Amino acid sequence: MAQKARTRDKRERILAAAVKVFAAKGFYCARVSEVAREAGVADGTIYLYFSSKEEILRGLFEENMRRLIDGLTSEIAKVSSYTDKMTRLVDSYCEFVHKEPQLTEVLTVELRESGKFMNEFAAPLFGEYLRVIVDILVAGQKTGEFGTNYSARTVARAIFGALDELALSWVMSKSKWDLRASGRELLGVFLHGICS
Amino acid sequence: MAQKARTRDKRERILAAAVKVFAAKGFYCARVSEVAREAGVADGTIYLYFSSKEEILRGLFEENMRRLIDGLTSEIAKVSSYTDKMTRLVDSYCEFVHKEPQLTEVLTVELRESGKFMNEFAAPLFGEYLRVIVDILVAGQKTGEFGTNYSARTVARAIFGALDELALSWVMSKSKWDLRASGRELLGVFLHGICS
Amino acid sequence: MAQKARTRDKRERILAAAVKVFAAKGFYCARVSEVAREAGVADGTIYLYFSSKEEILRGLFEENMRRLIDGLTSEIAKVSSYTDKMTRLVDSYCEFVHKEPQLTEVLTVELRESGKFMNEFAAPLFGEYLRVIVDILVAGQKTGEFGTNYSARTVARAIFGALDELALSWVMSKSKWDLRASGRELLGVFLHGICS
Amino acid sequence: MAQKARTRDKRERILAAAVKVFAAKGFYCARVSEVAREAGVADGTIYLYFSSKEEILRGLFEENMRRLIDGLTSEIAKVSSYTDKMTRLVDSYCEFVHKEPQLTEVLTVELRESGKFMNEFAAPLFGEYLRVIVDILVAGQKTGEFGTNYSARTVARAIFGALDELALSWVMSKSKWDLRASGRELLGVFLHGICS
DNA sequence: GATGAATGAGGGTTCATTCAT
DNA sequence: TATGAATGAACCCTCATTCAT
Repeated sequence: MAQKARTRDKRERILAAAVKVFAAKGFYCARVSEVAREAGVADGTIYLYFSSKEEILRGLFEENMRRLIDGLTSEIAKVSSYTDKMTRLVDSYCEFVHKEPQLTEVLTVELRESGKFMNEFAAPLFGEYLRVIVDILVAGQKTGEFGTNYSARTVARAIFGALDELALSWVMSKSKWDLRASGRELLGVFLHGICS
Repeated sequence: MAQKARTRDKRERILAAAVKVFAAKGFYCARVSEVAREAGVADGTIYLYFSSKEEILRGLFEENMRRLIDGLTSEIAKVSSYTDKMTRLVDSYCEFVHKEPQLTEVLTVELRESGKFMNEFAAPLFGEYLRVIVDILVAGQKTGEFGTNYSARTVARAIFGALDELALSWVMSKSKWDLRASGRELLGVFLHGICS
Repeated sequence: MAQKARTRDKRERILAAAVKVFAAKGFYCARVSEVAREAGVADGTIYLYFSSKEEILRGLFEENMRRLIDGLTSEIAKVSSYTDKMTRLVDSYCEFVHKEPQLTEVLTVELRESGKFMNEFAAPLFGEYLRVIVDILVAGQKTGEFGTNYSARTVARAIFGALDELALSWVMSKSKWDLRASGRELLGVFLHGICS
Repeated sequence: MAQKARTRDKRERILAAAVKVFAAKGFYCARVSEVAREAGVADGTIYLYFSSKEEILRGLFEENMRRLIDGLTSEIAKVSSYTDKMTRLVDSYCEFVHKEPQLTEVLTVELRESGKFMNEFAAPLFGEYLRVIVDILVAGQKTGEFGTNYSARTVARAIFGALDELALSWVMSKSKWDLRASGRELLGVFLHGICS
């Protein structure tokens, strides 16, 4: 029991260290031994928990995307109007980004590069995330809350892209402006457009 | 003169080869010797035109972002209304993506990862690109064409992010749907919102 | 006593496991943890009985060469003519090989490679084995049973080499032919030559 | 042309270096960088000529076994009686061993261990070598020069084993006795037996 | 300028060995 | 005694870069 806790703990420590190091250097420039040092374990210990460097990234994606998606899902369940759901989604995401900027950096930056070697892995998780947005839009269209003169899928991608860019520019910039406010602003544009 | 043309030609061939190889494998997984083979030159020749592998990426960004920005700028100059300018921008960008999917893949994917080691370089170009959008928005706000209840900078980023994501999903997907139409749809949402 | 028996038992199990694993993979490609798994003990337990991987091989040689030499010695003691002694020697050896092909593989193959790092250890045992043959030859030469126009030492080595090769080719081949018969044939050649 | 000569030369230098290092340490304990240093090339250069460490051993076997077999074959062609052919074979082999003790050590020691990972490769060459002996014996049996009361294949293996052991003990021992004489003695035993 | 053989620093990974439990 | 998670030194191989031709 204590054993299992220790083991779990060490795996978590490695993942947390990987987030820091990958965020700082990028996956390819990060050294496994740096992750080990950051985690406070020996180089070899990494390989008791992950079969390769790539597998660390995979594990990191899997666990955190799951956490993110589950968080968003449970948040949007708390309200019933689809506009409110979208608001909750944006707010939650901004909060996530605000709380874990390094993780955000890894998820947004490496998810793209990863397309090269782990798309078949990342795709389902990304698809699940996207579906959360799509589902809100589709349901909102059905109730008449949202218009039907656009493809929910395309708009969901646009919203995802806009949020993604917003998040990335926030975590990369030194001066931390009000992310939540920008999220709300962004949402307002998507809901009502920019035309006066 | 012929000499210079030849030289210019070889540099272009290397850049074109780099686009293909970087798009296929990603910058880090791409081998310089693959780029050389694709360009039909010897490995060493690469270093007569670029001082390092990284420099190839830099050159690739520089020339193509310049081309893209100049293209967009001249396009939007052809119309006067800001809504029209936005339309031209989106159309032009979609056309660019459609014509050069591999280049798009490199520009969108590597631009992010590159933040780790060439941000100080990529930032100005990216800023310039963003400014094109910001300028339209700000000018549109001034003339009253667009509302003022949002930050032009934030929305510009949102539009960039949405377009970026749209482009990426298009170049990565096998089945090539109508990109121009999606761009127009996306623009419609930004202009008028999704609320019914 | 029961304690000692248990301890002895575990040591034996490790050695037996090592024979299987070393035979299958070779000493260098064999993993200590594989030996441990095969023996049904923990990795660390190995080191309660052997100070290193090399020491396992040493122990394996020592005990089994001793067993082999003692077996051969007691067999050849049962007859008095030196030709008979040679026959017994060959028969016994073939029987040993037949009964323990994996052990044979380890003894014949690794004994050579081992020359690199444990010759000073393996040499005495090998010398003792060789002496058994030499002694028969020398004694047979003294009684006139064997000719004296050759060096007993050289011939002993030749016989050893021939038997060794015979054994190795038998254990390595899939189809198991009649080893005993080949041994007898080999002996016949050594006794009477191949000239008609 | 000069290029090819240089290339060939470098490959040869690496193989020669490998012989020295493998002989001294054994294949598994030998370091690729030691081979490189001994050959006077950079570590990476090795991999321009061989795809892996194992491939060096393969190349080493292939070229030298070929040389050995061809040498033996041409030697035995010079005489017509089969007893003479056997004599030439033994003499030639002893000469080979005498001239290249380190190579002999590698060929005899590693050929065995190699059975673990490259038997399918080494087998044909070994088989060819064995066939040279078998062919002499069979032909000698047909002409009546040799008796027929034994299997040529078994005796060929015995002779190979005896020679192999003789060679190995000679190269491993510090005091270099008369190898040629021992070879002749060994041959005498095989031809006429040890019985008085 | 052009070549491509050569370089050698560097890193992901393995695995014999240890030691806290 | 026994365990097996943890260690970390060591090594094969890669590949961006150089330079003699």
